[in-house]
Amino acid sequence: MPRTIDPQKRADILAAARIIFAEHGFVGARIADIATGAGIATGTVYLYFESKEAIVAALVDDLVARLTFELCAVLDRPTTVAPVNETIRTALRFLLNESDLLRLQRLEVGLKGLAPYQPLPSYRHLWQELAVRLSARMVRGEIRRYDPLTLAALLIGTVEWVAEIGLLRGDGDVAKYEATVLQVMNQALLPAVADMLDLRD
Amino acid sequence: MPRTIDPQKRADILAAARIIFAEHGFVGARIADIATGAGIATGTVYLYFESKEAIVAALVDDLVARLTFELCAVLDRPTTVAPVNETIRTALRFLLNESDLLRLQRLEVGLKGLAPYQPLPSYRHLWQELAVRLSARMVRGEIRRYDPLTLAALLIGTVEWVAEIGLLRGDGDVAKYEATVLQVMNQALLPAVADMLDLRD
DNA sequence: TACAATGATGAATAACGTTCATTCATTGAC
DNA sequence: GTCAATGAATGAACGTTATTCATCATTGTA
Repeated sequence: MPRTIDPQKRADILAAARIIFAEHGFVGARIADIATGAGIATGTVYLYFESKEAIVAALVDDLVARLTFELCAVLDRPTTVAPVNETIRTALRFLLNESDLLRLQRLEVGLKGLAPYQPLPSYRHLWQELAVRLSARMVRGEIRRYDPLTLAALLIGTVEWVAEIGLLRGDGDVAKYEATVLQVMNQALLPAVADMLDLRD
Repeated sequence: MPRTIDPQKRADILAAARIIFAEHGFVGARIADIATGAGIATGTVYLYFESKEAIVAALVDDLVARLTFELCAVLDRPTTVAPVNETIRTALRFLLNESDLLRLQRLEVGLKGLAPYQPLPSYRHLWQELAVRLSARMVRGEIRRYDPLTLAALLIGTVEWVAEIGLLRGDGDVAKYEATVLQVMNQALLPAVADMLDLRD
């Protein structure tokens, strides 16, 4: 439980944890090493995070928060060119550069016991923020009208899908598929799945 | 390192582990409890599995092996109706019924440190087995000609994609999307992405 | 300077994954 | 039927590591 808020120190811990996790995996990563990496004592880690799992969660939350920020910025920027395309393009580039954290996101999904198919809160937030902005774009007549939540889910799902294919392939060179992914999204996928997902609560 | 091979006992351990993992998560699950659940002593677990992580890996391997078996059976069964459709349909139903293990698959991806985007060996095998059978179908002129590895990857990717959307949505009712998923695959996705993924080694 | 107040420390604790000396059941030779 | 021999099973002991907490250091205040 963080009694104190020193954003810099917190960030140091996360930065060190990211390296240690990538290097040794979740089980092999030692809190003591993370502390050393952050230049603090072992116990200090627990002033900022409740547990080892909480560090993973914070890294993932941070990843998704930054992704959310970037994608919202794209959708908020006034432009006449296809904003959905640009959003997907941005998301792909972003996750390609953070594949170690994408892996931690997979880890977190697995670490949580209980209820299968329960979305991570950070993802739900991303999903809703996108939907709001997509909706605004539709009102302004800049993109085709779909249910915004559906479109947001498709957008995230598509990025995840490409990431998954990347996993199968065994390399992370997703960039070269960008053009075709966008083509698929616009010309094929969106019209076909328009009423596939009824995501309204 | 398994010095002994008692398939029944091994299966008992896996069955117990599956329950304990689902109930308490990876960190919260205790080897002692898994042993108790399997009706054996703690140490005996280590005659069958090298570590806690190895149990997760075995559960995932088993999941993918059974999935591989079912999908190969579908593709081996001679039929005139669209075999790719039937394969996807089968995969969706299968994973819907094993969502706890799908979660463990995510966990395993995350547990492995190092190389991002390295595919799990079991997945690589599934992918290749599917490709072989899809190729045979093409030779017989029963499905359209694509690169078989590409088609196999798309097939797996699509199933994962739907699973991911399910995660976002927060429920596991993937079944009702089946029809549209198949429609997307056949009419839109495949033609558009035919040369999108060059999966040849 | 004395004194709170609070962040930081790292040795101590507790918990758990893993090991291994020992027990026990099975098998087969005579 | 007896008796070794084998090796699977046991669970107490071990070592490691996440987590805690009594203590120290630092900062701000009167």
